Amino acid sequence: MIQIVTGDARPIFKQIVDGIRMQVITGKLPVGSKLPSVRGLSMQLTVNTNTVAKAYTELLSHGLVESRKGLGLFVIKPKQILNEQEREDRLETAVDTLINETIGLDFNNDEIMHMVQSKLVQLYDKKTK
Amino acid sequence: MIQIVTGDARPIFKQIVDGIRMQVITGKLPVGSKLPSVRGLSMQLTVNTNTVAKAYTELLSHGLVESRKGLGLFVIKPKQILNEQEREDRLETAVDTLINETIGLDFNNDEIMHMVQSKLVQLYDKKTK
Amino acid sequence: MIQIVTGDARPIFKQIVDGIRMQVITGKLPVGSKLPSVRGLSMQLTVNTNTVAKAYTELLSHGLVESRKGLGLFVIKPKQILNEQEREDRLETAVDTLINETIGLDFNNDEIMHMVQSKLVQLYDKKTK
Amino acid sequence: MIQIVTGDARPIFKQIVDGIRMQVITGKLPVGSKLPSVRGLSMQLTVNTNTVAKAYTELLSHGLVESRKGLGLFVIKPKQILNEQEREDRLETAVDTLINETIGLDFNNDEIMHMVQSKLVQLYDKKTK
DNA sequence: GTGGTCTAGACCACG
DNA sequence: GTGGTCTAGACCACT
Repeated sequence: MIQIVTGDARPIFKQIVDGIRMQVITGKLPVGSKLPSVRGLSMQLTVNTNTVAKAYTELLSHGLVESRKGLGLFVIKPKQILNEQEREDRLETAVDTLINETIGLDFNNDEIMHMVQSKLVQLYDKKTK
Repeated sequence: MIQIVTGDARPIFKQIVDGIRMQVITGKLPVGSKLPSVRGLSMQLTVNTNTVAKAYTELLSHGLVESRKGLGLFVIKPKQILNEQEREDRLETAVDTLINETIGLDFNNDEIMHMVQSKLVQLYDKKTK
Repeated sequence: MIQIVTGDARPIFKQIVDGIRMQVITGKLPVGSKLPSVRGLSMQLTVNTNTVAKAYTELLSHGLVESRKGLGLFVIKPKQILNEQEREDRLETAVDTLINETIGLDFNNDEIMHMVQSKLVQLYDKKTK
Repeated sequence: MIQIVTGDARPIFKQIVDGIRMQVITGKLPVGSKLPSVRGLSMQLTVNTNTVAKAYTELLSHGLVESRKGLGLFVIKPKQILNEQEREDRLETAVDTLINETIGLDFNNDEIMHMVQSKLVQLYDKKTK
């Protein structure tokens, strides 16, 4: 179940993207499964259909799902589309963001490392369950 | 020296905020030191003065600097404003974001951990240099 | 100047994307130049601002332009983002489309090759002029 | 054998149309031969009968096949419907599309020419086999 | 003034 | 019923 938080820094469509991605990561939406329909999800979240459609467009362009005309969107096996340099850059940027967000909260390195480790393991557990 | 990146996802004022915070953390701007003037920094970075002013306003509201009338902005000893729960939540959210961003890039846990470790060490080095 | 054709098989936003791309290819929009504003272009083409915005979003995700907040969109030097396999696949798909479109028009191989060659040379000429 | 690709940009009915056209061009479906029945093909491809019916309607309107009542659809000798100008225009448009699609992929002219040549030769081989 | 987000509501192509 | 496109009009963040 995706939670839309109005006070969130992220726009609604991004929250939906992240929510779907998280469900894919945790295995709630396995490869081959169908995403909720645009209209269905928009009603459930009480947001406009265009907003959901925009989120879905982003998922499409990220290669996480594919569109089967008249049927809906389906989770696909992630293809490696980006080159090595680009992949590395994106990871680096994401880590920079993490550090920037946590810096000033006065965590030491071990605490941060521990949280990352713990989250990664949690995901792995959910996935293989 | 703060680097403004035009293609960055962050708005310019946020890049300035982050840049100043980083200089405080790494000790380049120790407690008690004076921030560059709004006009001076805006010329140096070739950005609008409003943009720098907005960044400084944010630093003030974050309690990282204080204004001494007629003199400028000065770095102050950070007070611990957030409670434990809030700190923990922010770290958790930041880590969730990291993991969400790296999904579909098909990195394994070790690669992510390694990048985080490496970035943290880099930061530590800068600080003690 | 971009031409919007209502009877075209392509949706309007795609015609805009193609039009901008063509202007980049032919050098009418060199690297570093600013795209027309969303509102300006939408008025000029008499289409909705959202339609232009959608086209611009696509150009952004294709890495052809970057957004400078509050200033507009600017053409950037194309980064090689895709891996070799993906690049090759896309070229192959594009050529398949060409052949599929021209087949049944009873052109022989030489005529097709000649048209491709001629178009490519034209572009090269415009670019270096 | 027609291949239906779920992730294809083309709708399924178009894939069927293209598939049939290709079989006619390569001689697998010579003039006078009978197309598979709507129901038979729909079962074979596991697609909706409406979808196959739509594809067949398109083939009829393109003048590639004719309907013999109670017997089915038969491949007929293609009449040249388009005039010279129209043919030339279509080829030109198709080539423009090819070039537009490959922009940003940073291929040089030779690479594009080579791919076109290679695809055309492949087709020729199939035809004469 | 610039792009980015969101809503409401309509229409179309596809299966 | 499914997604995809388009319009009209509003509001926000950034420079």
